[in-house]
Amino acid sequence: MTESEQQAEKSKRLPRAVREKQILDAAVTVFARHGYHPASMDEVSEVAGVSKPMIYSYLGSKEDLFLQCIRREANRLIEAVRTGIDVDVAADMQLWTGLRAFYGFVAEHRASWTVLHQQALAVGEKFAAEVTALRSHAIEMVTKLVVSEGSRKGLGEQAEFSGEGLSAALVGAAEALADWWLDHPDLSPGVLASWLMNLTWLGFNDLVQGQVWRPS
Amino acid sequence: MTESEQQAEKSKRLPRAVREKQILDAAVTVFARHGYHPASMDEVSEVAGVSKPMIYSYLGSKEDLFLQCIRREANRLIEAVRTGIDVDVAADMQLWTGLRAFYGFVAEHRASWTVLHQQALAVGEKFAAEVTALRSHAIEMVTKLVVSEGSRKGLGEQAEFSGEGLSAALVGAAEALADWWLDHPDLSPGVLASWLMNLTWLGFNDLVQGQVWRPS
Amino acid sequence: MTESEQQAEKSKRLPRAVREKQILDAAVTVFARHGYHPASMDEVSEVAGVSKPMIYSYLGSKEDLFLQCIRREANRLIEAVRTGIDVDVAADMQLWTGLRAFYGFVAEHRASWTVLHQQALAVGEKFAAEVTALRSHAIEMVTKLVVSEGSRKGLGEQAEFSGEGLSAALVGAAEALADWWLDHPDLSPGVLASWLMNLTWLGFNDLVQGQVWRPS
Amino acid sequence: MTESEQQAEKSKRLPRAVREKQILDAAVTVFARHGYHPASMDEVSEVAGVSKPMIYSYLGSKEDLFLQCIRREANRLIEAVRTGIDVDVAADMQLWTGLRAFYGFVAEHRASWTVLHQQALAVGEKFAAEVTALRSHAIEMVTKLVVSEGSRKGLGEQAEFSGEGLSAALVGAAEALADWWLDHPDLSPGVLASWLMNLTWLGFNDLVQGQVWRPS
DNA sequence: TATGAATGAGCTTTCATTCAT
DNA sequence: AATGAATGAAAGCTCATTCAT
Repeated sequence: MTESEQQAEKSKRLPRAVREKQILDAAVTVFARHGYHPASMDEVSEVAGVSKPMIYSYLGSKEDLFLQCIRREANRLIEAVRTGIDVDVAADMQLWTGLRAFYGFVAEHRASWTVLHQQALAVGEKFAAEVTALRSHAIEMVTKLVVSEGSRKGLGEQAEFSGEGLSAALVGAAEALADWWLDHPDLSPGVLASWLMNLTWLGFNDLVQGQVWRPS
Repeated sequence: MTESEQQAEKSKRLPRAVREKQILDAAVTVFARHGYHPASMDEVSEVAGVSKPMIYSYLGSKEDLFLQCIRREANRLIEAVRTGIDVDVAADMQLWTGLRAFYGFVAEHRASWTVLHQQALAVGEKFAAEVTALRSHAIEMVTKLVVSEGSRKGLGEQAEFSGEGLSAALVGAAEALADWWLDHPDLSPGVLASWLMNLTWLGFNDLVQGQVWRPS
Repeated sequence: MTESEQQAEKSKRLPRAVREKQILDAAVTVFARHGYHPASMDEVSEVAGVSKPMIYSYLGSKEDLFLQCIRREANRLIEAVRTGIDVDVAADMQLWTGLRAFYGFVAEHRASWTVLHQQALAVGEKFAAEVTALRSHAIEMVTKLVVSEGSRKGLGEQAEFSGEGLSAALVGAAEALADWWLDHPDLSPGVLASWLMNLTWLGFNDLVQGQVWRPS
Repeated sequence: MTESEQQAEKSKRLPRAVREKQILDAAVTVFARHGYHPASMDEVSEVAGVSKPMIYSYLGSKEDLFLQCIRREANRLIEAVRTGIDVDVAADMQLWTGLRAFYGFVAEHRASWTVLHQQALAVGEKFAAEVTALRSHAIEMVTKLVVSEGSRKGLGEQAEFSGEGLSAALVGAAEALADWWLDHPDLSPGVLASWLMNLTWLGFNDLVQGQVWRPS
């Protein structure tokens, strides 16, 4: 939704739930545009088409507002990825579809991703904790996939590797690639997901030997 | 260097270069502690043991100051990594030693890394550009390694993969793991580097088949 | 009446007079609790169990509301004191019973007294005038007593003393003692009245000579 | 000092102590004029001829500022009364000279008295405590006088009277008379002190019998 | 060189008050 | 009759920045 459309929606005497959505939408837009600190409540109120006292009345302080932005967007992201995963297919396919869904979300919700990834971490521990929880959630999901795949192949977990550490690196790589993508558009979510699969599932070594991973 | 040591250094009539170093050290400390916007020039001047007019006289505005922090720390990081790499060994070993040097730097310069990675990206395009340049530098180095390894094995670059994209993902994974590390200390730089090597050089697939990469 | 009882009374479609009483009761409570300026109309409406527009519709602005609080409580106080005085007894007994009635009112209506004495004077001339009128009323009553006692003893008013001035001091002493009482409970209205009688009717000089005034 | 004189003093680059005095003077003026809550820091800064950041830098928050006003004026009042008392004369004369000094102070520092007596009590417990301490100080002084006079006449303290209670009433009467005076000028401090002496030292009873207390 | 003194500008937040239903 | 929704206006406070010494 563009900002002008958001403003076009403004009218008078709307029910509280609608106003809250307007305000959160505007807040995500503005926080993504300037970052938390430089963003002014004035701009949020302007973009939302709502006076400042309404914001404070409905959503609370600037911190409260930011926190609720983060939580809403985090839940949306989780939902998008979960919906994108087919739990009945092989581990690598689950990873691939999950990644594709992730990049699909980022593509459609640039502002959400910016707020979640770039801003929330920089503002303070209180907010970073929310994002850290989100990330932990993702890491956990990936860890399960890897471990289950290992078990299927008859291998116990190798003590010298932390499944969690490897998963953290994978998730981090996925996030970093999402950021990189913001500066290099014109690639589809599927392509990005593919790269990550080849890098992490096969590894450089296999790649240079001519092997390629492809969604089956 | 601790903050008290920094303050202990304050005295009068010092040469300009010394003052500038004091100020930049203090600024990095303060920017890492609070982030760019909440950091106040008052606190910088206090930590540096230098009056505010001196800061403005020597290093310019708050933005200028931050920019110079970023640049100095970026150069230090580059230097540390370059020094850590032995260009005469195999590609995988170069990657490994480079990563180890990177994590070594992060371990020793927490504040520098925080400013570079968490703050600079969130403040504005002007600063993000500096970090992006730094990252591009890293990506370029990795790309060379991968491509040369591929050539050595007689393979041309495969069209469907962007060596740059893969490298971006690897670099991103390395950065993400550095962040993750901040919350999970008690691991040596070598261990982290090892994880990344196994994840990206071998890939999950090899790992679950029992293969392990080890520095030769 | 406790606050919860006040709220329990809230319901719909009550006659105007009842609503106005609810509102004034709540207002006195809230103004006594926080003082005029920090008190918010929101809190008044909440305590009264009545929406803000009703308050404005029935009793006007915040100033109007406060004014009506003051007037109602002032009239209550006057009524309580007048009822407590037996006009057929001697002057000193009238004074004593009047004082006792005054302290009885203060004991039972803490909030009223706080609003009348501490808040109304501090807010502005418009409100102070109401309290000043109340006080003048009291001074006048006391003056009559003193003058009539003087006449009974065959003495004209002595030019060098203003009966009004002396009465003002007595009334002031009575008020001050009421305030002091708020911080030193556990004394009965009769005891306080007794002190004042001994101080002002007899005077320190008589007291130190062993004389004591007692209600006859 | 008039407000215009205060402003006339404004100039640039003054030492901190001078600025602090300017600001406190202005604050007392403004707090007396409007009361604590309606008084704005903008007006204080305007009257002081100093920008708001200086006020916050030197004196702290609005509450801090108010507190320091109260404390400064309380100390001034105490000093004025102490200086006015000759401790080598009889008890009644000490009381009289003390009262005269008190009214002299009030006459010369109207704003100080208004802030101390009308505003500080109404704003909140934190401030009222300061004034209560001041009043306790006065009560204590009076109590000593009365008790010493009783001892001199060979009488022990009478159990049924609290010397403190009587003194509180006297002090309250003195304060009340000061307030009353603000609305009835054209009387000298000596006259007011005289009234109080006759009321409390002799008492109504003696007065109506034709006795009069006069400074010896 | 070095700094205490000083401020313009802007931010978050709150409140008395009213409209539209 | 009664109220949830809405806001203009203003207050307290802070900060990057500079001047005068």
